[in-house]
Amino acid sequence: MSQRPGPEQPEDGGTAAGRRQPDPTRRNARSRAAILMASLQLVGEVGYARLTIEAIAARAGVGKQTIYRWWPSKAAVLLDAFTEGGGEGGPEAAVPDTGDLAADLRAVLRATADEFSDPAFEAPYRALAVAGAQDAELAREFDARLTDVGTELYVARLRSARDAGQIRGDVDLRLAADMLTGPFFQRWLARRGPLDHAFTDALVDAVLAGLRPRD
Amino acid sequence: MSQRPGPEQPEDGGTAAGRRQPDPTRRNARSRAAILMASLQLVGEVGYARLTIEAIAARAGVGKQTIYRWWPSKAAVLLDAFTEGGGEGGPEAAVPDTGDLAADLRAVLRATADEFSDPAFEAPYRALAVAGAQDAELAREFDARLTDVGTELYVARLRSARDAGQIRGDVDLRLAADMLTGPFFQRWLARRGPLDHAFTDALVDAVLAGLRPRD
Amino acid sequence: MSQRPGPEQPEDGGTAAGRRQPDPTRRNARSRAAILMASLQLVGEVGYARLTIEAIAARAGVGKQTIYRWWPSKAAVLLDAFTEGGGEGGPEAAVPDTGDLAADLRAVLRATADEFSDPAFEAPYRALAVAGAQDAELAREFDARLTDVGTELYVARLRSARDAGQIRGDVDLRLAADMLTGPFFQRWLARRGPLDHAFTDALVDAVLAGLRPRD
Amino acid sequence: MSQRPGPEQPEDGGTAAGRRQPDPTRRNARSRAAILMASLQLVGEVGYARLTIEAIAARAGVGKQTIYRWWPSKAAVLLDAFTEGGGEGGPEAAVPDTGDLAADLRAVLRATADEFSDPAFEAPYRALAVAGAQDAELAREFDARLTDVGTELYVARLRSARDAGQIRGDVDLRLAADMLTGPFFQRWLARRGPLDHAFTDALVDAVLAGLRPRD
DNA sequence: GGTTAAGCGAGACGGTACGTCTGGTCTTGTT
DNA sequence: AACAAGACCAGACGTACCGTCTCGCTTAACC
Repeated sequence: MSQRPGPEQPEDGGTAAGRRQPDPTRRNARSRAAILMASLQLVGEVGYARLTIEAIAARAGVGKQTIYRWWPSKAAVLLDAFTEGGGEGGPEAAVPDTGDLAADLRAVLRATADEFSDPAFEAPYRALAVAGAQDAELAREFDARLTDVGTELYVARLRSARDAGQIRGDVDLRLAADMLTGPFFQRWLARRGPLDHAFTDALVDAVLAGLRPRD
Repeated sequence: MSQRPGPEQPEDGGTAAGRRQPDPTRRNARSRAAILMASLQLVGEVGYARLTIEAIAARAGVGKQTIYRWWPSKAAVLLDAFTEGGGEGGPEAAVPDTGDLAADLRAVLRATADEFSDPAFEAPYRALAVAGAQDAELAREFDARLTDVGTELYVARLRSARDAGQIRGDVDLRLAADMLTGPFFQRWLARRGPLDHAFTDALVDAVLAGLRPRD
Repeated sequence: MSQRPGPEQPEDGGTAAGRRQPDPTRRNARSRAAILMASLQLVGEVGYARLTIEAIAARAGVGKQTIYRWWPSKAAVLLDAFTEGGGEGGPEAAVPDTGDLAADLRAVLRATADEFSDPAFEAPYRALAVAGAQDAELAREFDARLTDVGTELYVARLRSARDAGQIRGDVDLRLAADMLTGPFFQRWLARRGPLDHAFTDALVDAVLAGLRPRD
Repeated sequence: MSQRPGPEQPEDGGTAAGRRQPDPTRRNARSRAAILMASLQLVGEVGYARLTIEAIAARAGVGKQTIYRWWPSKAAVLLDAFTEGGGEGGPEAAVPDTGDLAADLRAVLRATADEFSDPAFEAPYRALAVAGAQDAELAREFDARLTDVGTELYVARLRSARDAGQIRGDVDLRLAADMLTGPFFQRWLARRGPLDHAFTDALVDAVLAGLRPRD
C-alpha cells in the first residue's frame, strides 16, 4: 500500500490529472508510526467493523487528512501496520529443515496455531482477511505481502523433501501446501473448531499420508 | 436468525422491560418476502460493504422498523434470504453414492465450483462468510444452517466408502472432509486462484491418495 | 425561512425531483425551539463568524441533520431565531402618535439606539445584516421580515404628520424614512460613532428641518 | 494594514519572543502585486465568504506563508488590494466646487452610484464592509483609509458652502454628510433599492432642503 | 566572492467544520 | 398491533481550509 512512486502518471499536468499525489520524501515518519501503532491497538480493542479513521487519527494525535493523504482505506492502513508491526512476512519466517518432514511441518503448524491464538496477532490479521474477502484489489496486495510468502515457504520445504525422496515425485507441491493451509485457514476464519496442536498434528499426518511414496 | 420466541424474557411486564418481542403470527408475509428479495438483489449489485438497511427497506417498499423488528442485523436478513432464496441447504443437497467414491466427490466438487462461480450465489454467500468472520454469533448460525450441513454430507459419503473398505478404517472422516472443503474455501474466499474443474479434480485425487488402504 | 409549503414542486416523483422536502407537520417543536435558543446564545458568545452548525446542534442536543433538514444555512436559522426570540418585528412595534412628530421620532430613535446597544439584540442582528450583505436571497428575506416592517412604521407616522399639515405635501415619505434609518444604520454597522441619544436627537431634528412647510 | 514596523516589540531578543516581524526591505514586490491582483479577481468571482487564502496563494503562484507573513487576515489583504488597485481614496478624489452646491453634490453622488454599480469595484468594497462589520479593528482601518476620507470631502464642500452663506451656520456638517452617505450606504449594502441617479438626486435635494437658510 | 540569513514556492502537518450518509430508535397515521 | 413513512439523535464519512511548520532554492547584505 502506502506509496509506490511508479511511472503510472503520464504527464501529471495534463487534462486527466485528478488526485494530486503527495511527495513521499516529505513524509513525517513519526506520524506514520503513530498511525500504524494506533491502528493495531484499536483493531484489537473494538474490532475491524467498528474501527474508524477518526479514532485512529485521534489516538495517533494526527489530522485525518494525514491518513487520507497516504492511504486509500483503513484496510490499507492496517496492512501496513500489520506487515511492519509484528507479522514479519506471514505466519513464520521459514520452515525448518531437519530432514524429518513430518516433524518440521508439525512444528511450524503448531507455532502458527499459537500465533493465531494471540489476540494481538489475530485481530488485525482477521480484519485483513475480511477486508480482502470484500475487495479484490486489497486481497491481491494482502496475498502478495503475506499469504503467498507463507505458502512459498511450505512449497520450498516440500520440494526439499521431494528431492530427498521422502515424498512422491508427481505431487503438486502448491496443492499440497494448500491442503495444509486451507483447512487451517477455514477452521480459523470461520471458527469451525479450536486451533490446537491436536488438530495441526492430525492435519499434517493426513496430508503426508497422501504424499508418501507408494513403496 | 429471524426471531426465536424462546422463554428468555423472564418477566416482560417488569420495570426494566427491554426489547419487546413482536408477535410472529401477525407478521406480514409479503413484506418479509420483499425484504429478502431486495437483500439478495442489492448485495449482488453493490456488495456487502455498501449494503444498507435503508436501501433494503426502500427497495422492498417497507419501513425500516419492519426490518429492525424481525432481524438483529443485515447479515441475519441475508442469511434468511440466502437459505430461503436459493441455497437449498448449502452447496449441494446430497453427495451421490454410485459406489465410485472418487467419481462422486469429483462430481460434487465440480458442481460446487460451478455454483460458486455464479454471481447470484456468490455475492450473498461471500457476504455471509465475511459477516461470520467478524461476528462469532452469526458464524455459529451460519455454520449450523449451511456449512455444517454440507460437511455432514461429505462425512456421510466417506463413511459409506469406509464401510465399503474403499478407505482406511482409521481415517478421521471430519478431517478428511475439511481437507476437501478447506482448500476450496480458502481459494474461493481469498481469491487465490480459479475455481475450475482442474483444481477440484486434483484436490479430490490428492485427498483420496491419503485415505486409501495401504494394502 | 423555515418551510413554506408552497405549491412549487410540480410532481415530486418526476425526473427533476432532487432534494426531498420534509413533512412540516411531523416537525419536532421541542427540537426547533432548542435550536433557535442555542443559536441566539452562541452568536452572542462567539460571534457570527465563529458560529458553527455543529455547535448549535451540540448545544441544542440535536442531530446536525435536524438543522440541515429544516434550514438552508446558519443565517436562516438565526433569522428564525431572531424574529421569534425577541425582535418582535424589528426595532419597535409601532411609532407612537402623540401629535408631536419630533417628540415621537426622537422617542423611537432613542429606544432603537438603546436596543442596538444591548448585546443580546445586537449580536444576532449584526450577524443577520452581515449575512444579508453577502447573500441577496437572504437579504430579501431579512428585509421582508425585519427592515421593511420598521421602515413602514416610520412612513405611516410621517404620513399621519403630512395629513396633519406638519410636513410638506410633496415630500417622499420613503426617502424621509431612509434619511432617519440610513445614517443610524451606517453609524451602527460600520461603528462610525456612538449610538447615543445626542446623535438620534440631532438626526431627527436635521431630517425634520427639511420636511417642514416653508411658511 | 500590511506591516507597521513600529516600536512595539520591547526586547525582541528575549526568551518568549513571539511573532517574528519580517524585514520589509527584502519583500518581493512581484509576489505582493500578484497577491493583491489575485485577491481582487477572486473576490469578484466567488465573493468574500468563499474567498480563501489558499486560493489566493494558488492563483498568485505564491506560497501561503508569504501571505501570512505580511497580512494578518484575508480582509487586510483585500484592503491593501482595494486601496492600491483602483479605489484611490474612496468614492471620489474630491468634491468639485463650482459654487452650485446642489449641482456639485448631485454630480458626486451620481458618480459614486455609478462606481458602486461596477462589479469590479463593488465586490471588494462590499467584502471590506462586511469584514469591517464583523471586526472592529479592521473597521477602524477601513474607515481611516476609505470612508473617513470620503466623508471629509463632503464636509469640506459643505463648509465652503456654509462660508458662502448657502447653508445655515448652525448645521452640523458631519451630520449633514452622514445624511448623504447613510441612506446611500444602507440602500447599497442591504440592497434596499437601485442605486440610480433618481435616488441620488432626490437624496441631495432632500438633505439640502434642511440645510438652507430660513430666509 | 563566499558566506549567511532572510524571503520565497511548495506543501505536509494537526486541527476544525463542513454537508452527507447511515444506524438504530421513536412517532404518526393507516390498515 | 403490524405496518409504511420518515423525523429524530448520534456520529463517521471524506473534503476543504485554517494557520503553522519544515523543506530546498534563490537572493540579497555583509563580510
